[in-house]
Amino acid sequence: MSEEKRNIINKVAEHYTPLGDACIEEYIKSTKILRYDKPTVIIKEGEYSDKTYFIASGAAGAYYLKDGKDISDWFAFENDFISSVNSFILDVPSPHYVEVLEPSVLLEISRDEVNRLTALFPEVGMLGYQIVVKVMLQLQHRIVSLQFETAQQKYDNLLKIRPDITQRVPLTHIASFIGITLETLSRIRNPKNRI
Amino acid sequence: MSEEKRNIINKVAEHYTPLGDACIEEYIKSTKILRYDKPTVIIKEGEYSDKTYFIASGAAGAYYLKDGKDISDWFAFENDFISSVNSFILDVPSPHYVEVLEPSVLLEISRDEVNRLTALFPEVGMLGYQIVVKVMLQLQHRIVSLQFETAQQKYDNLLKIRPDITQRVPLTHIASFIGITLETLSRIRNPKNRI
DNA sequence: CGAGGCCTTGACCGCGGTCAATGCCCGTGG
DNA sequence: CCACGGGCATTGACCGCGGTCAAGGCCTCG
Repeated sequence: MSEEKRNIINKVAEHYTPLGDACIEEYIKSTKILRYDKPTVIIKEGEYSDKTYFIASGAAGAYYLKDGKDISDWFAFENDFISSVNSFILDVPSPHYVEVLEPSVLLEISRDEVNRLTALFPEVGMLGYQIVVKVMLQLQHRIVSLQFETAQQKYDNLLKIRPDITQRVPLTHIASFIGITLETLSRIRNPKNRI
Repeated sequence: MSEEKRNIINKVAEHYTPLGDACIEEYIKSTKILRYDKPTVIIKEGEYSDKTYFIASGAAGAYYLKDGKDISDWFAFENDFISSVNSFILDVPSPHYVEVLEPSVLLEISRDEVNRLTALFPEVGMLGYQIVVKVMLQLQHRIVSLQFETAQQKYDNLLKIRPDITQRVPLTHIASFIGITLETLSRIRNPKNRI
């Protein structure tokens, strides 16, 4: 049982930063496994959430409401972390909904536990730093994409990074994620409209 | 002389995270004060830069070349940090130029010194984390701005955050920063064109 | 079979980009 | 001191990408 947790945490260490044995033991005590077998909203807009989730398998997304429409802000897949960033970091009500999109296994940890582990193990500080840096670099790319790419290029580039995304995420979410309308995305995907 | 450094570092502590006395003493040893009396490029595209600068006074900007045009990616003012993020964090050639825009006083620290201090003082780890988080949150806002705001709104909102920016930064840079052309910015600023 | 999601297709149009000319300000040299 | 040149900003004419609105197709599930 806690063997499963250990495996998941090893994946964290592998994908981010090495964790000492003692650290892994404590990490196991600090976390909880969550399983979802179908799409489920796990954080609602307006709620406080002091949790962060590591996706052992599956996929999740964060979106917010803008003029009554869902705008996707983030997708995360196996070996990514996801949370309602604002709520987790700033302790404010979440502007986002966070939703599991596929059958998924998540490893949940709370802000308090992160702080506890950080005080005990410097690796955990490094882990937090790396997660934020990774997000920052992705945001940087998205800004360039939003500023300069045509709808077609944005879609093509997304497919380059995540070829399987169209199988895993509804087109509506993909469209709002890259900052175009569903209609435009639809035209782009129709080969007849390609030059 | 090192009194001046101490004052600057106190400002860092004040604006980010408290630093212990021992930490401040080491910090003083690790840094260097730079003064510029006129606009100066301090990092060029393609160079490696393992330095980060705290702006004690003045202003600076980071921009990159896109199809022969300067695109501003970042502005920083007193009490902000600036660096060529990619080069500093990932140790790759800088895609950005970094330029001091006004007479400025900067406090320079290298990646090696940051690492040295981080190993000695957990506060420094926290400082790094907070800097990256702050950047991340700003990038998040810019994405929303780029995706949904009209040119007019982008400009108005920038002015709300930094009313003095038009006095401190050329309009060309401001335009590219908010993702519009100089021509559009010019029309927006012309009261005749307002509704 | 019918209803409701999700996606596609069509017609229209407006924001803001591009290109090009002109204006304005300031520093430099004759 | 004035004239010239270059950088920065303004203004005008034009037009295309992609947004909006609306209708219709196509699953899946009760």
